[in-house]
Amino acid sequence: MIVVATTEKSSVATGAETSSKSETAYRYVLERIRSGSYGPGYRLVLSRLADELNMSVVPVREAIRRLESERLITFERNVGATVTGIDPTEYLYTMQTLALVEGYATALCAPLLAPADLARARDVNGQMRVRLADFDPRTFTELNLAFHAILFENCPNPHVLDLVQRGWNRLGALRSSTFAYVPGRAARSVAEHDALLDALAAGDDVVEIERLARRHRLATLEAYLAHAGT
Amino acid sequence: MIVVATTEKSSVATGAETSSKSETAYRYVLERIRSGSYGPGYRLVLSRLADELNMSVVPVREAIRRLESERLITFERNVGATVTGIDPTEYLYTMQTLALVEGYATALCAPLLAPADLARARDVNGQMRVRLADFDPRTFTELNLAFHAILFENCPNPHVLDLVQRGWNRLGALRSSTFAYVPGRAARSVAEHDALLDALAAGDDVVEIERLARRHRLATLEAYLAHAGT
DNA sequence: AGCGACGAAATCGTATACGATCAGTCTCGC
DNA sequence: GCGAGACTGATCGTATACGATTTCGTCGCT
Repeated sequence: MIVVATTEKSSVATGAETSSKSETAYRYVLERIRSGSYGPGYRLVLSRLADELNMSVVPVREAIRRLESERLITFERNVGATVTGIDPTEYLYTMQTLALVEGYATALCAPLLAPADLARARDVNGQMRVRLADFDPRTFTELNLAFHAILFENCPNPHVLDLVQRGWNRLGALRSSTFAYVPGRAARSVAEHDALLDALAAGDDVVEIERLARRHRLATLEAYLAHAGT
Repeated sequence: MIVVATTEKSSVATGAETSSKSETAYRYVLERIRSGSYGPGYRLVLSRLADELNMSVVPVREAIRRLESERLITFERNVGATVTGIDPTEYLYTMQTLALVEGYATALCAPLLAPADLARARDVNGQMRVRLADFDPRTFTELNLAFHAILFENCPNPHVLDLVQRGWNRLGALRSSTFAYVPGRAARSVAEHDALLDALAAGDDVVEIERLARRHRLATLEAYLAHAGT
């Protein structure tokens, strides 16, 4: 699992992590959603979760509401909580927004990238290229996240980075669905990564970098839309 | 008060609004923060709020945590909740992010704007110009929000609109602070509005629209940075 | 007078309890 | 046989209670 920006408060690695129970519940459910164990539509029963985690419903409730505000959970009064579904419209909203924030984040980070960082990113992209042969959406997605995570490592704006992270979490929820895979998209994605790395290495204008990075994400969306249209 | 996008679930105006207590608490505190009654650093005591609203601490807690995830409240374990402060760095993060999402939202909405909408926006901008004489930051800010709210009325991506709304809420918290006002900025802001309206009326490319709208917000940030630098 | 340690008050974190609301089912009448 | 209404079980929403932690004032010591 690759994690770029945790939403935790203390970024200091003091060791003694005093996380509250609600924090524990939050991470527990988030990880399940990210990994796909809790797929779209999965029903979350507060009391059951509370039992599972050896805590009462109050902290669980808090965690669920937090996930709700990140659009990962849909919570209906007196009905229950389910992992948010993924109709095409929501997919479009999410991908558009992600394209926006990823593009900007890439541009913000571009001037801060050392050659060594670019080399690591190239290496990851190389691994992706190798995996094109025996394609597995899950590992491919992980590598894709790793690739962009390298570019965002020194992001000077944590708010933007947080939005990127939320978008990724949201996509994680629908990773294993039919939306995730469009034939031929993976190979083009690898090629676009190379183009982006070339532009970064050449020290291109940040406007151009942002355009490239945004289009990279939008291309996936458009590929899906075209695929769904046929 | 101008509200563009409520975060409510039911956008249907069925009339019978069955809002939970936690929802009530959320709106109560949010409105206080937006309006400036609860300024940066204001201390929120859960039990006191609960008394004020005739409810127990549990729903209040929920509301506070929700506001925390929107960066409006800072909540520290066993210490308490305070309205999030506004150091220059946070201001930069917020304004950068807002420039990003406002710019994109403007571009998304541009093709959907009718001449009548532009006329209304011009009217609001006219009111702003009039108020330049006897400048009042509070009403000026409200008019500014109204101006952009008109442009965003038919926004096709609610996620982006939500991010804009969150940014505005966050700025509301620091409206009455020294950060909000930089001499001469208001007049330039009105001029930029006109330029943006001209571009919209001319049917300019969405890329250009986005660039203009983004720069409009960034200009405020840069004016502040320059002002603070002296 | 300044500084450190102790104690009490305030506040948060969570458990438990109970009322409210909804979905599904079962029965009764047509 | 089929539909309407009531009932039951499940689940959520909130109140209350209590333990844990921090903060702040006070007292004693140097």
